[in-house]
Amino acid sequence: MNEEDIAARNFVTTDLEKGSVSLGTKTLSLNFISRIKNDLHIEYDTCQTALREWFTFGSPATAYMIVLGNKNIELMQEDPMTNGIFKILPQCHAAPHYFKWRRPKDASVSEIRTKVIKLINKMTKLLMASVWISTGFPMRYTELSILSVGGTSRNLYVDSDTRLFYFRVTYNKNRKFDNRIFMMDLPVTRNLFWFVYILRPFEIELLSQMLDVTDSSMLIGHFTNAVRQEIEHEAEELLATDGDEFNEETNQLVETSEALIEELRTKQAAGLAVMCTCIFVDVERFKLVTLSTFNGILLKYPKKRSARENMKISGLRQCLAGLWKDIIRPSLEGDVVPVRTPALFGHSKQTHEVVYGVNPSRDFPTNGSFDDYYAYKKLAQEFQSLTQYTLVQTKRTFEALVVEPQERQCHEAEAGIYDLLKAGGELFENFEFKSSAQERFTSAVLNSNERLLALQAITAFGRSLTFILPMLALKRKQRGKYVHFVAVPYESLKMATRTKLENAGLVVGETGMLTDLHAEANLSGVDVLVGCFDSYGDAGVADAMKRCEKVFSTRRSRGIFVFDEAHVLWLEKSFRDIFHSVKGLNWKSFLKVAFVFAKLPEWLLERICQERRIENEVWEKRLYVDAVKKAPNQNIPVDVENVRKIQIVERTAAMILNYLGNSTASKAVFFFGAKATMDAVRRRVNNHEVGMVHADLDSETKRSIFDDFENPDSPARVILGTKLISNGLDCASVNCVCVIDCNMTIIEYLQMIGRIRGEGYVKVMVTRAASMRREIDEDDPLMRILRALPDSRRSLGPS
DNA sequence: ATGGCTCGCTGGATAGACGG
DNA sequence: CCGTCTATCCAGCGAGCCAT
Repeated sequence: MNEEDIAARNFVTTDLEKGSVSLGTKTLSLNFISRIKNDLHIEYDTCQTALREWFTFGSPATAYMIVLGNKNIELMQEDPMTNGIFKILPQCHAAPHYFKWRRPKDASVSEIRTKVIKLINKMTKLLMASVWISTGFPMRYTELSILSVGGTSRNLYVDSDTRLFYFRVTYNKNRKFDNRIFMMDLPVTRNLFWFVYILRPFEIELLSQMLDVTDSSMLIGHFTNAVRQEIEHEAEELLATDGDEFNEETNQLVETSEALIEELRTKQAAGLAVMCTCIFVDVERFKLVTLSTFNGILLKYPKKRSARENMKISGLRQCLAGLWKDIIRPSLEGDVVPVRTPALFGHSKQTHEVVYGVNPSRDFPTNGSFDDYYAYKKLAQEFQSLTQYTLVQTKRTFEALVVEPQERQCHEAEAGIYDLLKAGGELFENFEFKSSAQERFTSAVLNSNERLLALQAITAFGRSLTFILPMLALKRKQRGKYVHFVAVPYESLKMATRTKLENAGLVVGETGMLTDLHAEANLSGVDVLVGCFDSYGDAGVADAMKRCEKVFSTRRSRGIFVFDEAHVLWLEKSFRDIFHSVKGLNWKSFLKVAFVFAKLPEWLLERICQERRIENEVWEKRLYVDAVKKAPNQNIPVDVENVRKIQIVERTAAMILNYLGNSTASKAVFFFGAKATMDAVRRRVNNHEVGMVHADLDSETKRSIFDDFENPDSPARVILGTKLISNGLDCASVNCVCVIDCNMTIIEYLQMIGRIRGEGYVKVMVTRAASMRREIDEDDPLMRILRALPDSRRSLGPS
């Protein structure tokens, strides 16, 4: 290599201050890698969840926990002669988690099959990138693409200590450094495990027809290419030596290859063999995932466009070498690293010196003669701990990422995931978690080292299950040991929560019982106490809570304390001072303190915790899970109109008729501030397509009107009501909400427009200037939340 | 340091998806 | 329905890599 060549190369430069390395204009840091990892992980998770529309199956986390991560299942001895990962851990263990069609007839719908195959293909690529980047020592593309779980070249292994997957890569480009170890981290292992053990058998089943028929095409494709090169090579030689025309017809090689291809065509099992051998198969096109596809994925991460560095495989490899040299190695303890790190990249000494500016013996002095397995493992763990999956919280938006709970020392479990699933099974037939975020949070409530747990999630997420299941599981495992507490903001929610808990099979009491005369006797069988926030501030209750041990028998201890809809603690504090009294409890003594809410950034949560005097040591051991991938209803257009009072009835009636005339299947909700207006409108549009509820009706009649409206087949398409009906109405096809001259708080407004689940629009008609009570002043942090919403939402009400 | 051989990048072509 | 955008494929080449 001459001087000019060297000068022309892009060298990696290091910025120690920022902890990053640069290649030309592109910058790589550990934080950047962790963002990529995180985003890939979330995307995979999203796809996995999307599949649940058609299937039931065990999620990666559950399946891993119960099968591969379960140390009660012994791994078979590694035997160099037996190939196939399923010899080490038989596939049958995963069978209970296999895919099942929700509606078996879907299996024959080709649109659904196409969608599913696309999703699977996407996941294949995401997983590929995850695997590649998580090890810290990225493979060459060729090495990655041929990773396999079976056959003579199988290179997936399980570390029996950590129960994590790793790859041993021998690649003939560089025989000198064979058997490099690539250790996956936990999230990647989970996903890969699920992919190989649960998704793959399903893929094979889904594609069985194609595997039977067009079966060997992917092998043939590969083979043909390889052979064609040989042929061309030979043809050239022939031409060079004696000038004969190269005749494909009579050529020996062509003959052999065609015979082989023919053989593959007839051999039905070839496609199956590939599916059982290779991991990264493009099931849409029946071939291995190509390099450009893979680079395409790398270029799309992190998700956030402005944060991308547009690095491809080679740039990343180069930068990673720089990171190891200047950032990671110095952070390792001692002066030596256990292995010659550059070896992990599969390069020679010389290449590093020249191209990467790394001198292995100078920059990575080793302490051992040979690179050994444990050393590789240690380095991979070091890298992974430096690029953890972390919460990336942007200041102004709710754009959110799921926190991957870090691995911690296990403490003794009161109950485990089995118990959660069992509890779920008692409540619902074929119970399974709706999302992995739900599953993760729920198991954290039951069993993790965190003391304070916070969950931000939308209404349909299944938030209440995240604490009901752990309560149930604890009740089964430790009967009578724990008393749990649930605090909710409103009286109506209290009743609803009571019902939910009772239906789940828990014995429920109210906080008021704590101050009863015969509290001790009454409370003996109670599992959980429900009360409004302010009831915990009541002097008598607060006192009783403080001497819990006296009120309850000494055998019982404090279980989970749940703040449901915790954002209200902040939103309403300015006008309900009594909330301030919910404090001064000995929070440390609870098994867990859990906050669940629709919207509450972590910094606000912190302030709430300070106000409730939640001890620092509890706060420090916290887990904040943000399952809101997108602020709900963010893109819904809002139209605010000032209308003269005298016109309002007529305008509203016209709007209803217009709506009924224009749309066919969707539904609309009209909220009225005054019952008189509603009645007047009702008189104008009194037909079977319009329903109406008001406070005078008894609850049964109300329910039946709701049910009628929620039923997609019924003619009822518009419902009129006061703002009270915003609780309890849940209909997926609502696409229009009209708010007619209502006095409302921001919370009520959000609740009303929350009726729209997907696309839709909001119309607000007002007659007075002060249509929204100004309970929240401009300096209130709530306004900062609202400012993150689109303008139309903020400028609600006349300015 | 040199030369040969691969790997991975490039950019145009094409098919397919998307959105108005 | 059509133009636009996006993903993928393909072929060719230059940089990267390795052996000597």
